[in-house]
Amino acid sequence: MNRAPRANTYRDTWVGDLDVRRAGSLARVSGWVHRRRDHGGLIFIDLRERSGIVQLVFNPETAPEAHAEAHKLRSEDVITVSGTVAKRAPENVNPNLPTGEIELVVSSLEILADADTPPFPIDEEGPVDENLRLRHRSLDLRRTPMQEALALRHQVIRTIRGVLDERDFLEVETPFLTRSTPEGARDFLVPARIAPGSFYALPQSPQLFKQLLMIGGMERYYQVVRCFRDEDARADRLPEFTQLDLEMGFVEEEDVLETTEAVMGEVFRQAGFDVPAPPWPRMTHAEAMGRFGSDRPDTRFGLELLDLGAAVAHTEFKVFSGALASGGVVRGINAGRRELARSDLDSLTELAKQYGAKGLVWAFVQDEAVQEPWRSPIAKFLTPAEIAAITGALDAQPGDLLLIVADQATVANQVLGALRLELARRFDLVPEGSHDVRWVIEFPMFTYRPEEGRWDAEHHPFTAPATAAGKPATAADLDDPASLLSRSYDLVLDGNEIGGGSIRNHRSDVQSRIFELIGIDEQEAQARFGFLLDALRYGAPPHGGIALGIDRIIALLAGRDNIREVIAFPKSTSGADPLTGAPAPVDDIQLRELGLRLR
RNA sequence: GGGGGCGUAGCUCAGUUGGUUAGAGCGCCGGCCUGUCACGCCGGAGGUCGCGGGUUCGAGUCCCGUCGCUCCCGCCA
Repeated sequence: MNRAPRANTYRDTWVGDLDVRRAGSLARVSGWVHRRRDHGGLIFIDLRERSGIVQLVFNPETAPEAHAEAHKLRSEDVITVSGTVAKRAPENVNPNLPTGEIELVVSSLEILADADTPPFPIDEEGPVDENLRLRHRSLDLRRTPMQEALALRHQVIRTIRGVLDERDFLEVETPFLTRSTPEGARDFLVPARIAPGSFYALPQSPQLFKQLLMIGGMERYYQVVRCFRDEDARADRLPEFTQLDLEMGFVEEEDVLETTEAVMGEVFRQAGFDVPAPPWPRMTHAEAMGRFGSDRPDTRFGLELLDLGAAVAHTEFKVFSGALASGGVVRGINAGRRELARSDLDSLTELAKQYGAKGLVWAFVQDEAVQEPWRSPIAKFLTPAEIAAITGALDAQPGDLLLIVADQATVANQVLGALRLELARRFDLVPEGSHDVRWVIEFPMFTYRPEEGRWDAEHHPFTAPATAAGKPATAADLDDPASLLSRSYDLVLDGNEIGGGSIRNHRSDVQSRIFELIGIDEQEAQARFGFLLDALRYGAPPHGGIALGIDRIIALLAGRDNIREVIAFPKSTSGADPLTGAPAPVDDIQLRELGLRLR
C-alpha cells in the first residue's frame, strides 16, 4: 500500500506492510480469517485484507484469553488483533508468503463479526459456478482474481486520465436520461412520469453529446462512461458496459490515432503488457478482409486466405463455377499438416454453415508419386490441371489440409476467417505470450441493403466520408456512395476490436445528404437529430474522436476470457442480475404514476 | 429467434449396458494435537440427482417439455 492508514481502534498498519524491519514492535491489524490451523496448543490464523496476508500466532501460555477466543474463529470471521511483530526462526519462514519472514504474536483478539460458512471457498482459486459467485458477489470480490482485476482496472483508468490530463483534455459528463434515437442497437427505455406515454432512453454512447461539446468549443473532451445497448450478451459484450470516450476539435485522423497511441501505449506499458511501442501498424479494411477474413484480424498466426478464382476459372465443377458466375469467389486456406478425423472435418463444415456457407470443401494433398493428388470428396469433379492449380495457389505440400469455400465474397471471407480462428484454437497456433496491436483503416462508408433498397452507414451516420483517393468527400461526392470510404479507424488487439472512431461530419450539408442516402428524410432527421443538425449550422469545427472498450481492454490485459471477470457487478449473459434479481416487477402504484398498464 | 455444452452433497466432480443402500476430494460438525502455513490424526452429519411429465418390473442414466447458467449464430449504427 502507498500509505499507512490512520491509526484507530481497528488498525495502525496494513498487514501487507509488515516485515522484518518491524520485528519487535507492536502492531494492531484487522481483517478476515483466511485460514486457521488449530493445533490444540498453538493456533495459527492467516489474516487477510486487501494488502495481503499475515500469520497470527496464538500462544496459550503467553495470551490465554486470546487463545481461548481464537478457538472459536472460523473462515471469514472479521477480527481485530494486537500483538508483537516477530521475526520467524529460519526453519519457520514461509517463502510463499510476502510476509513469510515474520508473524504477529497476538496478545489480544476481538471478534468484530462472525461469518456463516461461505457457500464457496474464498481461500482458493478453483472454479466455482458463476451464478453462485454473482449471487454472493461480496464474497467473490474477496478472492484474489477479483481483487487483482479491479485493482488493474483502477490502474488502467488512472493511467488514461493521467495521459489525457497532460494533453489538456477536459472530462465532461453527459446525460444518462436522454432521447431515443433508434438507429443502431435497441435502446433501454425509461418511462417518464412527467410525460406519461413518453420515455427517456439510456445512451448507447455519448456520440451526439460529444459532438455538441466540440461545437461548444471544449476542444478536447473525454469521459469514462457507461453505455447501454439492449442486445444479447456475449463473452465480450454486456448490455451495460464502460468505454473511454474522447473527442478532439480541429483534428484529422492522424491526431486521434496519435492521441490514442499515447494513451493505450502507456496503458500497455504500465500493465507490463508486451506489445510493440507505438506507432502501430495500419491495415486497410480491404486487406484485413482479404487476407484474414475479418475486420479485426488476428495476425499472430498464418493460415491466410488466398484467392482460387484464377485456378478454377474454367472449371465444370458447379459449386465453383456457379459461385463465380454469380459474382462470387472461390477462396481457400492452407491449414497445413493436420491430422483430422472425418468427424473433425464434419464439425468444421458445421461451423462453416453456421457462418453462412452452403458447404465446405476439404482436401488432403497426397504424395503424387504414389497416390492420387488429393484425398477429397470433390477430387473426382476436378481435372488434374485444376487440382494442380489449386494446390499451387495455396502453396501446398503433401500432407497439407486445404479448406475451400465458394460463395459471395463477404460470406466466403467470413467463413474462412472463422475457420482460421477455429484451427488456431484447436492446434494452438498463437505463440504463447505473443501480442499484436494494429489499426484497421479505410472502411467502406456505406453498404447496400438490397432487401431494404437503401444504403446503410457501415460505421455510423455521423462519420465523415472520404473519396476513394482518400480526400474528404463533399456533398456532391455522395452521389456515388459505393465508391466512398469512411474516415474511420478501429483499434485491434489480438483479434479483438478494442476501439473505434472517426472524423465526424462538421458540415450540415454533408450530414443532411448522408441521412437522405440512408433513408432518413429531412423531417425524420430533424425529429431525431435536430439538435445536432441545428448546432452544426452555427459553426462546427472539424472534429473527430474514438471510443475504447474499457471492459474488453482490462479483460485482455488480465488474460480473462470474459468481461464479467473484470466488472464488479456484471449482468449475466441473459441480461439479468443474479445479485439484485433485476429486472423485477414493480408495484401497481409505480406503474400508475408512470401512466403504464401491463398487457 | 436459432444451435452447442452444462445442471448429482455447501463447493469441485465421478457415477459403466437402465438394476442392491448414489460415491470421492475439499468444506462443515465433534474429539485429539505447541511450529503449522493446502497442518495432521480419529469420528460424524450432509442428497427434491434443476423442475414437470412419460417409457419401464425398475430411471441420476432413456424420451418429451420446461427453467437456469454458459459458448456461438442472428443482433450489436
